[in-house]
Amino acid sequence: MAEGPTINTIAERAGVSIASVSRVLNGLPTRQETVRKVLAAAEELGYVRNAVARSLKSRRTHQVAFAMADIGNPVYLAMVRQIQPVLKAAGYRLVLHSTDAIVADEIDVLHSLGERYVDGLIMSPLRVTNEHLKMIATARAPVVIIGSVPEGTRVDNVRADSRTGVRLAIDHLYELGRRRIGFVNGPLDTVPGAARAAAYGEALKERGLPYDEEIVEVGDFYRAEGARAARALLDRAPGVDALMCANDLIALGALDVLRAAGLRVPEDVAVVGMDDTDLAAASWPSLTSVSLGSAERGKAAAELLLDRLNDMDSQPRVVTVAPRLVIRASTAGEAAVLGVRGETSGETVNIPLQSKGGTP
Amino acid sequence: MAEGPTINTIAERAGVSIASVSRVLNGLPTRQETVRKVLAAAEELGYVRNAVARSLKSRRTHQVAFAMADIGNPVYLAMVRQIQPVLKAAGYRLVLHSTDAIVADEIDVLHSLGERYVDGLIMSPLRVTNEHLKMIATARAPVVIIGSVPEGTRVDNVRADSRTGVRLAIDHLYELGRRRIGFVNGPLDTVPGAARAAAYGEALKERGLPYDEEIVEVGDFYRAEGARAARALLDRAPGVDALMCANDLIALGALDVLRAAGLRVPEDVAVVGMDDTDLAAASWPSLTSVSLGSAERGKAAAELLLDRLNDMDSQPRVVTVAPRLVIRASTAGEAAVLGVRGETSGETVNIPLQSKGGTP
DNA sequence: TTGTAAGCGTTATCAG
DNA sequence: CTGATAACGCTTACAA
Repeated sequence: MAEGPTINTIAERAGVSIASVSRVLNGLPTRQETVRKVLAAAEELGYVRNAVARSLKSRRTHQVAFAMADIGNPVYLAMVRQIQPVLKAAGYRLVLHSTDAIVADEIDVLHSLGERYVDGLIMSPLRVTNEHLKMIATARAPVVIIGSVPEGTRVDNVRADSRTGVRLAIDHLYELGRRRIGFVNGPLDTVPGAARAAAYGEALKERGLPYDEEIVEVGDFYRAEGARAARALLDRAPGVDALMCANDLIALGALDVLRAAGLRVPEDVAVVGMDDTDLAAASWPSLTSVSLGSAERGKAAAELLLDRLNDMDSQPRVVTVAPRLVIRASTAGEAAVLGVRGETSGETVNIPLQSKGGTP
Repeated sequence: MAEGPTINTIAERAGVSIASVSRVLNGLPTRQETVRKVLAAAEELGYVRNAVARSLKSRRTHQVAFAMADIGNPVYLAMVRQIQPVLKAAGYRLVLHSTDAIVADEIDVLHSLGERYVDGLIMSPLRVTNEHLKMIATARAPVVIIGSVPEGTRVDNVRADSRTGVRLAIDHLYELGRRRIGFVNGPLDTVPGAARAAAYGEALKERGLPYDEEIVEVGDFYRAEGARAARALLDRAPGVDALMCANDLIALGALDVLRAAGLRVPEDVAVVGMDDTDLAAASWPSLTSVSLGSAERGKAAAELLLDRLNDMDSQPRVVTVAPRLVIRASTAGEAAVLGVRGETSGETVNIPLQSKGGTP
């Protein structure tokens, strides 16, 4: 834990000025002899460049922050897994913020951008308030939002298409002959909750199925609450032959309930989750799930941010990642998983990736 | 993205010196009138203190790094979930490094401590080489290791007790009447792999069971490889009545294989995993697993590091977190999970937490 | 109580 | 090609 050497130490040792040391260390044109002396001194002293001093001067920290609601949620985890290597490859470190979806905490993160400890921020808020929008507009560092923002918001933005995602799931269930498709959702005041509620209604309509509030229940995006909501729904409407769940955790809760009720999945009730997290492949029966491309969204966000860091003036871009239905046993039965061996599995239905707006 | 105001801007605006601004901002004794002027100016300008400049001067970044093998592994995830809030509460940010368990990358992280972009590091290496030990000894910032290091290594250190953990599992299986208990392990050149192999042998011996290499197979710590290894083991020795797996992912792979082979769990073969990750509760049948206290280890590591940052001179400490057997359906059958509703479940067997060495 | 000035470790400008 | 020297934005003696 000894006090580290600085370019001053090296300069003394090599008998040159600190300017020369800096030049050598940055690969600027220098006489061979000087280069040699400096490098030798640096080596002997075990010199490592001080990132803080460098940042102060260069106004670049080579750090990027990612703010998510909860690192425990596999969706964000999938994002981090993609964001990390992209940033690392570009020479950036990742600073993690877990906000528990508390608006004040998210605003705080946005505000702290003024401290200049990062060059940019990727944020994935569950709710987008006016305060968010105001802070984003005046942020002191570039921001990329994962999630939908109001049209016209000037910010780089990566979206899922849960509308299409829900439709894929409903269509799949319809084609399997299901006609009484219940819906277990998360809070309606969240962006995904609202979007999925609307999408469920639309998808039913498209198929000519009636909307019946009896078979719709709102809970929250975690397992215990998903179980509670599913139970309430089943008690009220025992006749459902399928459950569309607004995320995988809710779906796992639903599976718990169905199992406890002695109902067979998918024979009696088919179940579809959303997000296609690791848990979907791990559960039994394995869970058919709509992937909203968490991994792709993470990757896209990181890339948008890197582009932005290289060009602060281009138009903000919106990238929409296409959903994909991953069919597993909870709708298709054992047939869907015969011979499965690896981490992931299931037949998938793809929708091409779309991108719109901004610089080409 | 306007250039932010500095204390100079404030000083001008308030008509005082930058020293006074700094004093006010740091709550040092100042005349009321000055305080008022400075705060007013700061407020109007939307001033936010530059963390980089402050760090350069104070030699504190208020950042801590956590280096793990793979953020995708639920074990590390459980650690991050605990580390994050502890650090946050103490005013530190978390910088994440994912090393893929590549030694060179880990050494690199240790080396980069010299850049002084963090005040300390928590690292959880799968393998501990001499190079690790050398770098740890000369590290330019305090380091806490999660995982076992050789006796006498002077470093704050949080350990799991996989020895006792494996014994808990074997004892449990033995008490269920299992006598032919196979073992599916990860690489023997990793710290946990080696420890668990030794522990398995010991536990069998304690129970008077013979060690039979026919029913031991080495693979790797992920699902597909766990499945491969379990299949090899079962092909060779169809008579096993239990499988002890070196982690949960391996156990999930084993479950896949048993299911495909038409064997009932736990009736034909009981299965125990290790780490008690979220996946253990999600799988079906739910997985009995030995918790090695990932969450507790993460928390302990964060606390050790904070203590160290507050007192650089005290003796290094070693904290050992006690294992805990979480019994679920894969050994105890449906009975174990009746009425289960929440995220976690299962009867648990506790071993008191131990701590040894260093300052009290 | 306040201002001046000296750093913290770099990078970068500008004469020599 | 190299050496002084001035920033970067902040904290902190030391004087006034």
